[in-house]
Amino acid sequence: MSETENGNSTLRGNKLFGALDEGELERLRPHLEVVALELKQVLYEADKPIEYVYFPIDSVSSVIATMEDGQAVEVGTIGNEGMTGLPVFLGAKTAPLTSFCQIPGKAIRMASESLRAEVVPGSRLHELLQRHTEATFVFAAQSSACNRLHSVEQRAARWLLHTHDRVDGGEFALTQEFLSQMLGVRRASVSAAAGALQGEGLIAYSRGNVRVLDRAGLEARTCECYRVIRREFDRMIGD
Amino acid sequence: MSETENGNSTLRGNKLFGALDEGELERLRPHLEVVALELKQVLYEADKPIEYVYFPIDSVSSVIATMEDGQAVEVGTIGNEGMTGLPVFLGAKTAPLTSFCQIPGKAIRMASESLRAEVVPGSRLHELLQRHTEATFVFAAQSSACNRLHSVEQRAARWLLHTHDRVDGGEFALTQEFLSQMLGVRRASVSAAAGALQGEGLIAYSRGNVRVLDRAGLEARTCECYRVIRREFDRMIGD
DNA sequence: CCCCTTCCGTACGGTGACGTACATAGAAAT
DNA sequence: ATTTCTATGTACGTCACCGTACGGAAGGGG
Repeated sequence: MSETENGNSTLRGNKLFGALDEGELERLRPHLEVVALELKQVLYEADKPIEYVYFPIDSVSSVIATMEDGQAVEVGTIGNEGMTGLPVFLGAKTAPLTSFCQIPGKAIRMASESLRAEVVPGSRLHELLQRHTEATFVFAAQSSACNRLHSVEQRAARWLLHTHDRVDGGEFALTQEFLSQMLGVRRASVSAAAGALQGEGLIAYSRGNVRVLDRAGLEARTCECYRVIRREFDRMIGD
Repeated sequence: MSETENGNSTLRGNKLFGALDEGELERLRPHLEVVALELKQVLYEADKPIEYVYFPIDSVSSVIATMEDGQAVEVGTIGNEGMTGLPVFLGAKTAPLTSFCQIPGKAIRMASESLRAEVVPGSRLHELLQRHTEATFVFAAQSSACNRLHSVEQRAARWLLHTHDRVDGGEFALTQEFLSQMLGVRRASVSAAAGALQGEGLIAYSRGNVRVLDRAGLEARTCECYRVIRREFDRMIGD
């Protein structure tokens, strides 16, 4: 990646860096590198060392819990509001769960040791990462309840909204097969849910591409869990 | 609570304090108070300030996500291996979720400001709480997947095992009604699941009291999620 | 151009859990 | 002892989602 892409305006594409003052950003800059993440690129595998943390710019990453029989369910997503590799921030050397890139794009990469050495208690980024840790926990907690109580269609709408919040243009690559794995349901169930949402003109999709047509309509169709999580993430940077 | 109950042997009943050296424990002691928590005593309410954090000794607390219609699902439990009020550790002043006491007993209480002032980066307790934060996240994440993929009976068995790990004597108060709320299912579903487990001689219960008769048998009946979570919590103190 | 792969629609029987409701039995209260 | 309350057993119809399977349609590569 060339040095020109390492400019402040690019770095500030991640909201955490966007909230830093010039001095702190300059201080960290030597430790940062903008990289491109490819679809389904694995960032961490369970129980393996975490070499880098990533601050997404226009990419989105997923954290998934994998069962012994291979079944997997998404338990968290990280976009330009956060950082992947939170366990490093919490002092761990290995990842507890698997992570991979869900929407390809750019991200800011930082070595785990640099994060530990440079992002010291008292710094603004340290404080932001603490808030981000809490927001990520709330995401997992609310999703847990949501998985228990709400329908496939509501959860699918929620997933689409979370992703829509993090990409430009309101359109992104997504197959029903992929979404079914994220939600932990059959593809056929996603087909039914997506068909219903499309039938109401809320989304349009074809051959692995989705476009959100009516955000407000989608929000009306999903459960309150979207609002709860969204509010928590907004609060993270806001105050 | 009398001063005699504030002795080191009592304090070390919480594993976090049990892992501290004498010096650090002495330093913190003036800020600690042993209190009794009653069944269903509310510790935190969503969006309200957190005044104290609690380090359970022989009590167990639950964190629950509550929906607008009043439905609630447990998203985390904390026993003598941890601390309630993690958001304080992460810099928040208000609780994102509701917490209450699930198994009555003793806990060490500490004012939120004391935690912030005394548990400084670099201290042993600070490091332990970082690990605990990660373990709590893994708990929520694995539960999320578990809620999606596993049966009521498996989840009920997991809940019983988690609680059994944290109480003395292998017996504790628990009604089917209460467990059904924790799991987010009908009481009738719990009745069926519990009846099956009792029929196989794994547990015995009667009028709000449960006794675990066959731990190994229960572990064989639950899903892998129990082992994953248990391992994460063991690792927290171990290394 | 045709093949082949990917992606999506749909169907069918099966089932676990749902909402609801009622009955019983032990414990507590009077 | 009788009543009252709480905890548990159980039943019935309903439904969302499951596992599986097959066919069609859209694109990509040869």
